[in-house]
Amino acid sequence: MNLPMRDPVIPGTSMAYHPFLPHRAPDFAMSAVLGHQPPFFPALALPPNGAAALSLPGALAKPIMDQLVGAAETGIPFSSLGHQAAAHLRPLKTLEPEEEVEDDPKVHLEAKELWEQFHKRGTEMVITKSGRRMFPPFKVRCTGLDKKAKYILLMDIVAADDCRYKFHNSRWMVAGKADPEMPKRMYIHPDSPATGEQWMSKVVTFHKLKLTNNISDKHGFTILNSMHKYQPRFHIVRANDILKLPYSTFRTYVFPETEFIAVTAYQNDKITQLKIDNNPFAKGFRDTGNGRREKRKQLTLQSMRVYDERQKKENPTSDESSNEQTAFKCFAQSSCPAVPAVGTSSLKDLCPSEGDSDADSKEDPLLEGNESGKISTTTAATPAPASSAATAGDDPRDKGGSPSKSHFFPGDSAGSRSRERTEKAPPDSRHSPATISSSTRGGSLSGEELKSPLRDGPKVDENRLLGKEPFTPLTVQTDSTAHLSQGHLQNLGFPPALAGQQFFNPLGNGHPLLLHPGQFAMGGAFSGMAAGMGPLLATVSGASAGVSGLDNTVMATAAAQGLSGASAAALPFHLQQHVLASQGLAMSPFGSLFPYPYTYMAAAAAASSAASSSVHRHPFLSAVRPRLRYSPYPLPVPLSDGSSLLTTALPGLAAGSGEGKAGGLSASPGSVPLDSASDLTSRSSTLSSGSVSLSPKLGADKEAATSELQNIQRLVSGLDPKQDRSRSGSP
DNA sequence: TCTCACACCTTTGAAGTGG
DNA sequence: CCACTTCAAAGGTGTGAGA
Repeated sequence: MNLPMRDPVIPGTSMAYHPFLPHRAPDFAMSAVLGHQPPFFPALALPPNGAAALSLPGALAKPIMDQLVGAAETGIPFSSLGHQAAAHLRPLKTLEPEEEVEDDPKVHLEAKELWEQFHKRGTEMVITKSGRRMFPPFKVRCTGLDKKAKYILLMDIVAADDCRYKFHNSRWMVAGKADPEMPKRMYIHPDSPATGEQWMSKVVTFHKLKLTNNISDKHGFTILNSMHKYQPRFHIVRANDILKLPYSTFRTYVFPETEFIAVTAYQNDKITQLKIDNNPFAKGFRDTGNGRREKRKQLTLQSMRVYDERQKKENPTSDESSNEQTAFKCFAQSSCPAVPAVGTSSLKDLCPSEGDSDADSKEDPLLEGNESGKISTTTAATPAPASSAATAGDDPRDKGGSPSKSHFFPGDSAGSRSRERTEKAPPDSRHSPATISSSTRGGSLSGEELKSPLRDGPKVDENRLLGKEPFTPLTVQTDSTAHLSQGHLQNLGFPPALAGQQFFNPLGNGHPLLLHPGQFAMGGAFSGMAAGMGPLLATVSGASAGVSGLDNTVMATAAAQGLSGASAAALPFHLQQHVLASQGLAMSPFGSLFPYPYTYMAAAAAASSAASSSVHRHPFLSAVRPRLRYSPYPLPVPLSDGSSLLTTALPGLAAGSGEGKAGGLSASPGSVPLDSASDLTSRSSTLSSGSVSLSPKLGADKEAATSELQNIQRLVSGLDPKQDRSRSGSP
């Protein structure tokens, strides 16, 4: 019997999955069937305007539908919808993309160079119980957004495959099947919502996002499994209020080079070195510093002297220099087996550093062993450079060919870094524009690039930061363990009429959706209710003024409305999103299509002609059929940049999707051409967001829905520790 | 493989100082 | 009152010992 398999992330995909959509369909299918995994599935709901009907996993149908009735007057007797009925859901009316496709978001990964180096050396990302930031920090630059419209930017991290890894013989190797997946959490950028103009004016950084392996984490950190591979995803949602998040369109972007393996302790010295060299907080460990590293070196030198002396005794003829080299070589090889030893007396060479990265990467064991070689290939030829370069131009400090490292931490002493860079940086990376970010006042990561613009902006959303940066990021917890039934796959088709249909009712086994309270980032009495809305919002920054100050009454009401965790019902969650232009189509290892939502597949199929079908790194997939991939990087030609996958696939939507073209954003990185065909191939084709934006037309129904959402919002505020406490006392 | 205490570092903002 | 400097606290890092 086939075991549930994780849906691997589609490399080069700009929109692989809807964060709230099952992106591990097989898992759902199996778990649902076997019932061994609480089908924690993000709440779903019909858009208020009923623009598109969606199917829900059978398990969710009942509980969710009940909630939907009041939220969206779609006319569908949700309560009567069983899993089978859900399967019959159809778009209530023709999609009208032109109403919302006013933008054509393009996203470019910042600090791409560093990410690539990071990827070349391995893909380790440290996670700790108390939470650890991502390094390199996930930063992106957005273009093509509607300047006036407000957007919410989110990020989440999903399992990249279904394997557990181990670092053996200096390389990452599959060590078995993955452990049960951790509860998913969606990190909402603290500056959300903000206008497109604001987002585009700065680099959007997610450095506040923290990773942890603490499954019971209450801070809202992203929970990951150690020794498992993950893929960060970036989402753009056009919504002027977090409350509307559920009703909005999600555009998802995946950057292959950001894939990583979570570890509790560094395994690969190369990664350690890379981070030490680039992270200001680790400055104390740099070779040039006076920190432990220095001491360590001294110790090393001492030991080497001893070794040297021994050599002399054993080999009286050898001269000092040669001995020294020998000693170093030994050291290098022993400490960093994966790195070719360099016969130099420089201490720097004792440890692998960027200097040997190039040659290294080519035969980097890791790349061979981690099935991610595909990514490494993009290092020197990614399209990003150009865009990044443009980006870099924004920050004067980045000019002058300063090492990319400094891009990340402007505050860091450029001098030392520059020097290091000169010595270590690989040629191919030096010109890289990765000259990023650090557009803030001398500040580095914490600069929160987006902040200033927001503050200075006309009127920053009041719901957001109140002058101070939020402590705990707003997060939406989702879980994709529950998904579509494979059985339905056989029925999948791509009738244009269903273009807007996002979901299929999968399985419909009638089991209620179970939301594990522990999956929420809040505790106490709130947990129960949290269970109901967990998928929507797990935690909210205390600074998110808009959601603070809730009262228990409302919560109680909400609970009474069926949001209680007891019922394990998922909160209505509109997934009006659409054909994320880059939704990938994949073949399951079982020989059938991955049960992605229609549109996803349709989109993928549509794009197949334009997108190069590169072999997905996933062994199963690659073995079966090439997987379509869409990269955030725009396609050079044939395919109109603004054209959407859907357009191709769904003629009916073509008009609307095509217009979104990056409009006036001349400087838009989105226009950055791919560096090379090879890159194109490696990453698969690119298609920028061609998603059919179907923002909800919140009409009269809006109030009802909003009202409910406000309740949610209030619940959300309960994430604040203080409120948690107070709340725990209430019934 | 994980956890923890630790030293080292950056960042941040309050307090102090001088014009 | 403002601008600048100083200082301490908070927080981020990798290390290394121990479990």
